[in-house]
Amino acid sequence: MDAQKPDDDTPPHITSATLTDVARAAGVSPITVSRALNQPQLVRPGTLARIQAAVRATGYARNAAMAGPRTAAQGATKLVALILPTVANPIFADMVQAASDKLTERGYQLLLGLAGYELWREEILVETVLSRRPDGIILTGTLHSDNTRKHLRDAHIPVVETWDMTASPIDMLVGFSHEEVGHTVAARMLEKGYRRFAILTAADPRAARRNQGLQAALARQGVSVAATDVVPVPASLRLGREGCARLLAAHPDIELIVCSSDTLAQGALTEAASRGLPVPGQLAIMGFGDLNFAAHTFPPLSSVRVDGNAIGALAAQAMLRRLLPEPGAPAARKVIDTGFELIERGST
Amino acid sequence: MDAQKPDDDTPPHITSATLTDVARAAGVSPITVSRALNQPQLVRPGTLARIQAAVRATGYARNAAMAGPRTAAQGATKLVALILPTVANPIFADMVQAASDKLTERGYQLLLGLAGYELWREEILVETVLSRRPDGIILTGTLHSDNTRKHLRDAHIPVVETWDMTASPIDMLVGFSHEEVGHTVAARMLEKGYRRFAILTAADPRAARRNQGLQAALARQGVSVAATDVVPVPASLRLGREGCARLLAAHPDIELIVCSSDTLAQGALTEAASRGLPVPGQLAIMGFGDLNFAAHTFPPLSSVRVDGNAIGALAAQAMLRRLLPEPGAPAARKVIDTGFELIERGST
DNA sequence: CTGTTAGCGCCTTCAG
DNA sequence: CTGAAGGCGCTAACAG
Repeated sequence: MDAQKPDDDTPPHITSATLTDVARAAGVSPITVSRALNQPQLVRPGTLARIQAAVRATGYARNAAMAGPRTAAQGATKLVALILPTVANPIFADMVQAASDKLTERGYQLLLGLAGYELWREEILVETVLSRRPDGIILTGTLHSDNTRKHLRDAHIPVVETWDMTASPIDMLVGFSHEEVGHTVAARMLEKGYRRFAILTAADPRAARRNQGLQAALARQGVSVAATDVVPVPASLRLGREGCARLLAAHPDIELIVCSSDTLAQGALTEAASRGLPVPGQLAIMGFGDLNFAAHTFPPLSSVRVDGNAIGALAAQAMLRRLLPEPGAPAARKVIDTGFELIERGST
Repeated sequence: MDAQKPDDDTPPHITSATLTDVARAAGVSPITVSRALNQPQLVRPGTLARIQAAVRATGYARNAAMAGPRTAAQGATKLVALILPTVANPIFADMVQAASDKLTERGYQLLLGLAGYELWREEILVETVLSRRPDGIILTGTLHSDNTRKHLRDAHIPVVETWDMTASPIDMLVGFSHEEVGHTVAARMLEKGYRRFAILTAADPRAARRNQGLQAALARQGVSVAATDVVPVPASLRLGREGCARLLAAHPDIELIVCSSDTLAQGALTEAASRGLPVPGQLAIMGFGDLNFAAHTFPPLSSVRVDGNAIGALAAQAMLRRLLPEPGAPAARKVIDTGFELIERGST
């Protein structure tokens, strides 16, 4: 609508230059420019030079979207989508980092979708994301709406679910069993003599499954959880500290607080330290995640180690094995149980 | 390569269904399907229903890429690119989270590029990312290669640089001055009587600028930094702890360690605590970032507070003001200095 | 080596 | 309300 003052060299287009613009500027046909860009060895050096000059003069940038679906192998967009609840939790941030590194290395770009912890958000996110035709998609968890599952199946692309374990994955799966985490923690802590358990947890469905596992295993030994404090996502040190304070106020006799993340546990630890409560002597605290974190707090924190980096890397690798199948290499495994590890530090 | 057992309803295509496939299935022309999807009110309910059935039967999913450049307003891709060094640093993770929230809310999707701390990585990343024709791009820092700058200008899209301050931004800018952070820390710490300074820093160009600011301001008062320990990126609690140990070993008399991130500071704190060194009595430790972090460590950590969430949110808002200009609303500000705040806790 | 033709999937314009 | 043309930017296929 407004007047276009023509600059000297750069065209005043609001829209950026196209292949045809470059061709015109170089005095060749569009296809020649295309070749100069993609298969320079098929173009005479002289022409090539003129085209390269024209490219710079026009400020041309390739438009990957318009390359069409039949380009390269299988019309690849070189895009991989990664859907996860949040990136504020360092365990997920680690996963993004690892996945991004592996994928970028192979020329893929990352479409990131942060879905929060609500299913309907995931649903619309997956749908919009799929409309970009990513070559693959990595999801968090195994609980998806029916619509999401249908969209994923209809997309005919590799799907990797992560951070969980199920008997019926959509396609591939990289994760571990949260119930089992609960069982293991229960068994070990009972073995060490703890009886008065408290749970400090974020409102996260997978944390809930760990807590269920914990409570179920405890119940089998006739032990019940003395108190549970639920804090909203995203977890923070502040919430951990406050939650710990609440638990101690209501139940001064609890012996062990099982937290749904290291962030919460670290906050709880701070509260204990500020009260002069010996940890783990008087009050034991167990975290979850252990991003190289618990080993470097003081006093040391016990935790369930699960490696976000590893899950991200393995998920990306599984994806890449499908996307870029190498001749001799083995096919991608459908399911990888990354497991977890109980880390006990200090004398907890 | 393997045989395709034709299912009853879903076609065995490797490629997903197109508009034309749906049209065929519904017995209408492609354009009618297009309308049914985009302007349902222009299609008779009966036809609409048949088309919707066909959509589900064929498993059709919209292909946003092929919508062409002249669709919607200005051929928007509804994609915003976010380029940053890493997401392993929680300060950047916060930024991603905040930016993603704001952008998703307005129907934009996030193309994430993790460039590390090397310029050449940023350059190729920016170029590939621009080939997706994002509607806007958010960058970290103000130091870019000449090629990157040219590509950004040629893209004719809103650009927001973040996490830094300069007199000549490419377009918009949301950040603060790192030199000034150094000056402020120096001034305050001198004022409190500290003289034997040590620096524990990651190999990050912006941290380097803060350190230069610190050293310059100290030098003006005739004070020089006793020791500097540089650790590789990404920073970790472990590196912080080890760095602190090295500094103390080489210079037992240092009074204050200025760290380039809270992560390092927290690690240093752990080392001090494990040695029984009173903090800040015997050794003061200063962090950077303060993601609601320092307030909840024990002993409390002093830090320079810069809010990743705020920077992400403001950057996204600046972007959106350009992308979705509202009639009455004021235009996007070119430069936003988010500033920083010295947080002193305990008796540091 | 370079140009012509044709078509990707979708949508705009203009006719029915 | 529905359809037939035409074109977006790019690239395979075939000609020269």
